[in-house]
Amino acid sequence: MVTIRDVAKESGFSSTTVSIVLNDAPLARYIPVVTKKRIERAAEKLGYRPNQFARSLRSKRSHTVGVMVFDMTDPYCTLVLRGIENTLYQASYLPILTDVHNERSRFERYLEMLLDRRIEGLIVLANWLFLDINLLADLEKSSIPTTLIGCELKGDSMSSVIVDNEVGGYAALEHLHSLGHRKIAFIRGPKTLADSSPRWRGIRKCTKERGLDIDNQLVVDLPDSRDPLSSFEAGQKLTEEFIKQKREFTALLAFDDMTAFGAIRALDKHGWRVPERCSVTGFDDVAASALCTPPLTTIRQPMEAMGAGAVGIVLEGINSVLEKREVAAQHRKVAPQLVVRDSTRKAG
Amino acid sequence: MVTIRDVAKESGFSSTTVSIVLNDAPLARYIPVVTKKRIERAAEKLGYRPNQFARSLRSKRSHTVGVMVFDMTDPYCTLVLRGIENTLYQASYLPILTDVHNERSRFERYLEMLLDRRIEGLIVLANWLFLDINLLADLEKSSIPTTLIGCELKGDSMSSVIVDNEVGGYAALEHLHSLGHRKIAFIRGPKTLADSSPRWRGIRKCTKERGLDIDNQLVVDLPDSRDPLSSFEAGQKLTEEFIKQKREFTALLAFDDMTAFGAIRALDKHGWRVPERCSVTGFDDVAASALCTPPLTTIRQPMEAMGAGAVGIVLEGINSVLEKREVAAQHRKVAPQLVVRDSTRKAG
DNA sequence: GATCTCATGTAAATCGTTTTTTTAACTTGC
DNA sequence: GCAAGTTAAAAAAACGATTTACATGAGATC
Repeated sequence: MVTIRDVAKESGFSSTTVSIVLNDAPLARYIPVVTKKRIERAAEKLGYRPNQFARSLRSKRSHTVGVMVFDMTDPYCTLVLRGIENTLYQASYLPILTDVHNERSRFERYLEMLLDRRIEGLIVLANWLFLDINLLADLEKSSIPTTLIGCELKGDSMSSVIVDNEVGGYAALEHLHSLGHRKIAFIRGPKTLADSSPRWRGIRKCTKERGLDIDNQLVVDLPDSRDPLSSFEAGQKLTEEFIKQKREFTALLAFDDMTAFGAIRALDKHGWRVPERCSVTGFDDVAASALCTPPLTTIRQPMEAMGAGAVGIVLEGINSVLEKREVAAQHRKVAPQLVVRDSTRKAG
Repeated sequence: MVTIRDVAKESGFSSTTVSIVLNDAPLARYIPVVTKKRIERAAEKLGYRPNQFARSLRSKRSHTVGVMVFDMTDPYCTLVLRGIENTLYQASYLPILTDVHNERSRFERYLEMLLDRRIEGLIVLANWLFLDINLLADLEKSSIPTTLIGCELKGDSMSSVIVDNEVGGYAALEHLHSLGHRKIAFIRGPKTLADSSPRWRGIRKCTKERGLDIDNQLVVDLPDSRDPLSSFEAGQKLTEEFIKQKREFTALLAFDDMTAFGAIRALDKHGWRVPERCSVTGFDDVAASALCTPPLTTIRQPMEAMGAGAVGIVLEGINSVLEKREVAAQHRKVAPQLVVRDSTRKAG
């Protein structure tokens, strides 16, 4: 390995000067161009690459941010991660990826490992979160800029980026209603999931505004489960029960895309064609939604933008810390978007 | 931050002794238990955490491996990443995740960044690879243990883990044939993709063994494209052309699941019910395959195991390097598995 | 002519570990 | 009584950068 001293020797200057030139430090303005050129040429010639450990040890910077996902296999993650990666790349930061598997012990272990690596910022992707929220509160102590995606923790130290669930729930029902559907089945989210209640609130808002009645017999909740795949199975089972109980409905509003996929499976099994006999809507717009047949009408979360936004907040935070400014937590709520595909159509 | 010197002061011993005790270094065997206890208690009390930069600088180890993905949005990645993460976790390594977006410049930049971080190993997920293979050959120089997933580079320095495409292609066709299908349409992979030709070879092997005729009019290739989503669109378009040309077939063997989804969309659009009128098979078993309706019969790549296997090889390599043993590249070819779901059924 | 500022550079301290080398006392075995 | 280990601990030398403080001469200012 070639060190800064090798470059110093090769160029004929001291390692101090080499460091100053190569980093374009403030003092570099006193250094004549010819000197700079000579040093740069020497570094080039030797293929010098600064040792990041030494650099970090001295400067206390790692140029690294931690990314903590609660369940990588949730298809929701993919695009968010892409957004995170892309924005970090442009800022020359690298992400350390950890997957908590929704387990407390893993969360704690990974958090320690990340702090040991002196990550400068942290992004937590907590969309499908079934852990004690206190776990996250612990993060507040760490004093490194942190942004939560998909779950909000009111408070002054941790930022968050979430989708406007209420607007999304409203839009989903509005879509079905304006297609003429009046008998609608609902599969709500698990009670302990933060997204569930605002989505339902949006739905209720829409029923009130439009004077739509909801049949309580047509409303069920997904069970609590750490496994995001469970919402597929539960969606299927719950829909099947609706059918077996001979409930009448022309549309089904599912908590998320996974649930919708499960519902469609159940409907198909019992000969209810989608969308002819029953329209179905989802929420999220995961990759599969555009791929399956019929493609799913759903409420899209702007996942890539959310990832990018989270990184933006964290980078701002890092800069604030560097310049010893105060950092105030930001709470962004981004608008979802109705994506009309073929799983919904006019009633009747 | 509390340093080793603080622990030394607190415990009343020198920092040398503290280091030896806390790392359980060879010399620790000369240190009496009471001393150890006292030092450990002091460390505990102060909440001492060694500075990883200093440690790495001295020991030249980073406990980090690089993960380079060619396109994160390819749903193929998810489970492989899970396998990688999980295995690294058990070995107390952390992954730095990079996404090359199938772009040469990004590849080069990221590679430099990773080498600067002194990653101890590298895993390249190159399943959908449209870059000059020479790019990968450059890696050989870096002398850090590297494993390719999804693409093989014969040679002595880089390991690989790939699926046995030939066996997979064979199994897919064998399945359709044994269901009685004789008129089968084929959508092959892009010519420049490494997987394409062995899969086709497996198919040809099966036709020969079973005396099945292939109608060349029913064989088409996916176009070259960097975007994995393109195989959905191409699958749709090519299938539509088959139909418009009034070709007769009772089954369609698609290059991968994405292609199969596209094909199903086209078939559905023209009123060909799957599987009643036409059976369809895919390859990979991405998450969506089990979720869509009808669920897709496909050839599963054991993605999680492949990720785990790649990490295993890399860790072996790291240990070999540490002990100055010679490292020989390993080339593992893992068996795929036929997963029968509802997109295929008996002909006729 | 004394004092300042600027321009150009270097020596030395520092970051927080790990590792090698020393020191020194205490056992053995002969 | 002494060479050869063993036990216990510390001093000092890395690791490879960055940064602070200092040195020197030249020109400007008062």
